[in-house]
Amino acid sequence: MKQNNMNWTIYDIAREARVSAKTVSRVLNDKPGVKETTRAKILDIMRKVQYHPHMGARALRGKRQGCIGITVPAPLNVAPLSQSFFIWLFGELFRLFSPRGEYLCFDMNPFAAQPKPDYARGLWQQLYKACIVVGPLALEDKTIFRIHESGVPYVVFGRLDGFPECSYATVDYEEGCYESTKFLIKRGHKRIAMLKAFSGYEPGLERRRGYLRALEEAGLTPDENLIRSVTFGSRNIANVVHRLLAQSDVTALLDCSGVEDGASIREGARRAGKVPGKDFEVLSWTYADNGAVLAEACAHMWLPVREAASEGLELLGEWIDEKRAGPIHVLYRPVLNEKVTGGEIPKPKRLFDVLD
Amino acid sequence: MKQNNMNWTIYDIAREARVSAKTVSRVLNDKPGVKETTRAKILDIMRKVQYHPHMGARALRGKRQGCIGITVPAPLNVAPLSQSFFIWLFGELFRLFSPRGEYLCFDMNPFAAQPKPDYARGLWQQLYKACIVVGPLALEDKTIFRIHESGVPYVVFGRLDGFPECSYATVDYEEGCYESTKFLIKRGHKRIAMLKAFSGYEPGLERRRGYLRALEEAGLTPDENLIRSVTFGSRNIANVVHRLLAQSDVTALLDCSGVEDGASIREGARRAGKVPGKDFEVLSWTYADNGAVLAEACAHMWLPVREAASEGLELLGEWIDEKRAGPIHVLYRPVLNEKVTGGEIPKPKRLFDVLD
DNA sequence: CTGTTAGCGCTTTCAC
DNA sequence: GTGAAAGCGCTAACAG
Repeated sequence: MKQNNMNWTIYDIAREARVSAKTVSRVLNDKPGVKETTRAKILDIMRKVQYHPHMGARALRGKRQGCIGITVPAPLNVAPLSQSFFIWLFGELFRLFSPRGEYLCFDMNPFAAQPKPDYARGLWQQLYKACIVVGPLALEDKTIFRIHESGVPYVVFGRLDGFPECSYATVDYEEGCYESTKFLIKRGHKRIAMLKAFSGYEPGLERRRGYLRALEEAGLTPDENLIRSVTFGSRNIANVVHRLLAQSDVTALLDCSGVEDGASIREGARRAGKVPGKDFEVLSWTYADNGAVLAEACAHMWLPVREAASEGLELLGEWIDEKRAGPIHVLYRPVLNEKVTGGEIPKPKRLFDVLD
Repeated sequence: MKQNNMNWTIYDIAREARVSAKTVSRVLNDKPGVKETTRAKILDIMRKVQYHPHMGARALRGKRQGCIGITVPAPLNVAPLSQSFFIWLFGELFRLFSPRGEYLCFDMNPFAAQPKPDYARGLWQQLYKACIVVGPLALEDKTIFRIHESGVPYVVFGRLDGFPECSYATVDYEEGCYESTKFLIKRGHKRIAMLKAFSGYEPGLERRRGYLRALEEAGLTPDENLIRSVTFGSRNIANVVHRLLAQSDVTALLDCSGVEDGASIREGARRAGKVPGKDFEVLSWTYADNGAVLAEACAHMWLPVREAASEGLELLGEWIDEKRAGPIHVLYRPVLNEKVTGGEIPKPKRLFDVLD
């Protein structure tokens, strides 16, 4: 008999059980057409020798083998996913995929020491049987098309213009910006400055569009100088706010950067000699329900990104199981909260970290 | 010509380049024996069609393919790895393995919905080319032997009695307990109670042994009643401390539970009508350099677990690259800190969470 | 109910 | 320098 510590193959099992390899394969895959006694005998041997099928061989022959790949399409300095979001995501993945006995595979490569990052390597190498794309897509992203065409179940926590078929679970940033701007217009503001992040990425574009659409509807002329891209550094935000308030007749600040950094906005205002909530109004975006970025803000827009992602993952599981077909289309609407409830400002569980 | 969005094989590449598959394979693996012009032509085609080798096929034929597996040998209620440790570990893995373009594969399965947990599934299925075992090994653990025998590079953040060949990167808990106990004996204590966690696991055993050795050397008779197992729940710790202090003549408490929960110790003492640092002395273990679990403690023992793990990962990388051979033996000595420096007590970055 | 055969994409002899 | 052929462990198609 073969040594126990060797790797057994279905042929070894077959020889041992005096059946053919195909029968062993049938047992392995829970397929019908095997006598119960034969099945029991084979299962017994498998247990005894601690047999495990070779994943590579399976992937080679059949399809739909492998791990669930988790990948990030943007470098971490563009979308500095926070620890708390990361932990949240891991928890969700665990909750959903642990009972199914899946492997989660993180690609460590994309943005390190690579000239041309390919964030879906694992898919081309047929290591993944499904793929979760975490974060904003670059405007010129082509990879997502290839992922889509590969036919593998996948979901993106973001969208791409001109690719509505894409499988996504995200929040409607355009809608968010449109509603935010409209809200400020309704309060009488005509010079509304916008802080937006993710320049060069789809979410940045969506925000811009929503903002412009609201202005146009109200018959206001947009001023490019009022649209400012910020990065995830608090000094940067303070600087941008400072310049914005110092040199113009801005009466409202729409902070849809998603940085959730109220202190920096306040600091920028202070340098410009203005006080938020008094000299100008602020509407800030937050990723936490009922979270307030700035107590002085006249309203907060809640972007239920986590909630959308959670539903997307759920649906991905069903797609993998072929209980439903792809692609996934989960698009949550942002929610405007005019007042902060309670005395204490709930500290938002950030989606992104501020880099300093 | 083959469609671009199909999966190309080396044969397709070979046909295109008018060479044999073997030549393509040689180029793919950076092997010598190919004319420079041929090599360039092949690389060019590969780039053009976005060729990626099939991981399964490679794993099937050659050896040493696949991801780096991360696995946890103990259920999370035994070793509730904290978020901060988890983030730390992920950061380390990223730092080390990202530049190498590795995949990190987390087995989500072991302790969910499985009758007999097999925390190294991925290894038997030949999905992993290396394996990191995070956490304490159960005393009856057999899996670790199989991992060792498989010849795959691996490292355990823990050890196992009677298996010194095991590849590990950890801290000497026995030494830590021995030195801790000796320290308390030197201060005149004769009735030293010990709080220890991980009962049924190797680290628990090591602690017990170190404690008993120190008592024996000092000619003190051990009292089984003074050795108490605690779990990672704060109520549990308070209860155990309460009972320990209420019913005996204990003058010193050696808290090598690793729970880093000073508040619960204080609470237990309060219930017994005693004050730590006054009615009895405490020596507490911590996983943070210069971290203090309890301000009233007469000393802290720092267990440099993270530091050992970090070095272990580094060496694992070299083992994978065959720049060194296995197994890895990294054993850090704990460090006794008599005084807490600075006025503020640094909050330890916990290794384990307290479950409540 | 069970077995035979071929082939997935790659690497490894060994030959030229 | 290069290629032909075999085979890694598994499964799908087709026989019986």
